[in-house]
Amino acid sequence: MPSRDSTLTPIASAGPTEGRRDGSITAASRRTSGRTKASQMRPTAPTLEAVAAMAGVSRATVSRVVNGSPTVNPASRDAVQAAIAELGYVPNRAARSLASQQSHAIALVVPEDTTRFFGDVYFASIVGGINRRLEQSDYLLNLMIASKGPEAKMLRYLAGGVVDGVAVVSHHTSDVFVREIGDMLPMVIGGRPALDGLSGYIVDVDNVAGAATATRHLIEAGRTKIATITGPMTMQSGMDRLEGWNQALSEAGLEPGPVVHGDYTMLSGTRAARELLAAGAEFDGVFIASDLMASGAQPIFLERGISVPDDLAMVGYDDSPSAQVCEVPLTTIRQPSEAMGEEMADILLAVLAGDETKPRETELPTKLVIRDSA
Amino acid sequence: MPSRDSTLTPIASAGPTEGRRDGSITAASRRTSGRTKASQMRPTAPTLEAVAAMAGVSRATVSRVVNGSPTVNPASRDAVQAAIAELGYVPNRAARSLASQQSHAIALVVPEDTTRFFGDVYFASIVGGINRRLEQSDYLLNLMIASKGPEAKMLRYLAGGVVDGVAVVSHHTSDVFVREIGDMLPMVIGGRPALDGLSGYIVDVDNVAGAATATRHLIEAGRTKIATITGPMTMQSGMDRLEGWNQALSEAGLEPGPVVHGDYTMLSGTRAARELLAAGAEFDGVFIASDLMASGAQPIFLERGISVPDDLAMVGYDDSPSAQVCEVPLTTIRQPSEAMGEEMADILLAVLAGDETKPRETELPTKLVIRDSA
DNA sequence: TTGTACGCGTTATCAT
DNA sequence: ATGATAACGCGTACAA
Repeated sequence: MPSRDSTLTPIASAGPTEGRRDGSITAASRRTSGRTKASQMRPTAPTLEAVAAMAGVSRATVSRVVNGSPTVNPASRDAVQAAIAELGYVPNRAARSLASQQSHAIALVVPEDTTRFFGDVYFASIVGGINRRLEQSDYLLNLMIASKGPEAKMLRYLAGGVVDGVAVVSHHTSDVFVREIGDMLPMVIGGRPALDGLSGYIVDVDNVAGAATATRHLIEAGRTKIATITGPMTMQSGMDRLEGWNQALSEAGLEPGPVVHGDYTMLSGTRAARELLAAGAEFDGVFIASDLMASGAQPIFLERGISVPDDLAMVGYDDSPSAQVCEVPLTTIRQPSEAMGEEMADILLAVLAGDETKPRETELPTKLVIRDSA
Repeated sequence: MPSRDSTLTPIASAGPTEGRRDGSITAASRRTSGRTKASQMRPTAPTLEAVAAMAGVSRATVSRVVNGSPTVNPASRDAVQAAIAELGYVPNRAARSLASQQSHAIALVVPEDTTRFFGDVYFASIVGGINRRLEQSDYLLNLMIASKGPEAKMLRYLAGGVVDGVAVVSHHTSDVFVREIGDMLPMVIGGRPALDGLSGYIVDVDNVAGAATATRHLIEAGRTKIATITGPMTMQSGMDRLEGWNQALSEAGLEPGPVVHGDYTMLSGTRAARELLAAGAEFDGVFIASDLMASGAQPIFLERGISVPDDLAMVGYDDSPSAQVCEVPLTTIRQPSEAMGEEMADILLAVLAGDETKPRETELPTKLVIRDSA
């Protein structure tokens, strides 16, 4: 240990105490003089070395304490912990990553427009859930918004070992690059994607059961001629909700009522309502696959003098804010988006911890929220 | 170069070609056998070594090419670039960070509740702006939501060198820990915080000018008795908007009308309107420091038979969605939130690049949006 | 239980 | 212009 002291001076003793392969002092000089402007003059953070020196043990022992190894003498453990507290030691992330081949970070990939992503409470809750779990671990969340075009760049990023795993949230996860991510890293997807055969975990709400519940509610209210306005048939959720409606009806031995397709938007709900009425078929109940569509449809019914829920009982889906601002507040199905986020994080964390027992697909239950429309 | 081949086999040639300090093969064996479960079986990413071997140059040269050093022979450059493309080489982030003492990541710190953060378009635009700039650099964005309580943990994270800089966005940045961040890392804050004396850059909208513009619009419409409903006097923006109202009036040689304080919420707007009317003072124009308050106030005026804008001209602030759903759509002041995000990122990037010339405070201009209320 | 020493993949210095 | 080689701070076989 040449030319460097190893006194216990808190900060200044960050130098090596052993193990150097020569006696040069170049590193020390670089550290104190040639820093880049950005970090210039900031005191050097204490390292394992410093802690080891202060505690009078080797780096290895400090490392063991930091990582909670069971094979450490309580006495040394205490000494080390004291030193850590004293110095305010924080493990260097980069060094740790490099040595352990893990970044301890996970990416939140959003193949969606920024404003759309942030404007949607659905995403908010999911991210909230993910975040809640992650902040209890020591994983970091990297936000990666896959705006237009250069997703190749993102793939390169991910390939660089920036993260250990990926969480994908989107309404329309048909993007092919999601498959590439899944082949590269542990991945969990929120909401079943349109693609199949991709290697990743899927967390989804049970759309079939939700829609069935909604429809059953109409049935229990004594409705017998039950129509539906569906979501897009290009989306899994759209198909599942139609399926649920069908199931509930056949369970009850009822004939399926008229079916009109929409695309989840308010406008499509308005059009669908007109179409239903124009078709002339009778119906006293309707399951509408999104609250937005329901809020588009309701005014049409009302202005034709059809009273809700007396003449027509309506049940929506999503429990979105629009459900409450309708003239007749909507009975609807609430999705557990926050729980979904938590589940996604849990799965990822488990997989990263080497636990391979999580099911590839998880379906979360939905809940009926009763208001005035049915 | 013992016991390893250095053929040009794309992936398999990732082994060392020189520079090893002994002839052992332990590392290689560890890499291929004892990996942790999580990354098990994933092919080892190509390293600088591999590229160097394939291109027939040293690691140093490859590094120079990767980092765009001007002092490289075009011939070698081409060879290296070919090898990089061939191997699909991506620099290892951790190793780079460790060697360069920079993480090439910046943290987005949000001292705000998750749902509130995501529910607010204001934040959405800011993040959108930040993201837009960042995705053009090779910096990563780490989302750190400072939920309730343990902000100490976040500070420790940041101290660990996870990021090179921090962007803070919040409505009420009075949190003390923001100061600690600023003392630790380059920091830029969106929206002037209530605290002062903290070391960081500030990007804000020019609230004074915005309010003055709003008020001037009322004056130009011929109003002479102009009241105001203010924001909270504990917030900088609240004080600034009051100041702007004052300025415009004195410029025009008008007497200040009645002043009632609110707190930006709709409810406080409702109360303020009642208070204004109860006070009995006359006014034919009113500047209201937030659209939410304005939408709370407008119904009060209308139900008293005061017509807007004929009897009373109203101007709000924020251009929030609520401005458009009012019975009489609000003329208001739009804030450039997206530009704000971009500016924040630009500043951070500049500072991290060693550019110290950015002003400590930047004020962005606002814009008058004319609708029906004035 | 503890310490030694090597390697993780880069960057950067210093000769050449 | 290029190549050796020492760090960067930590994890971890292996030895003791």
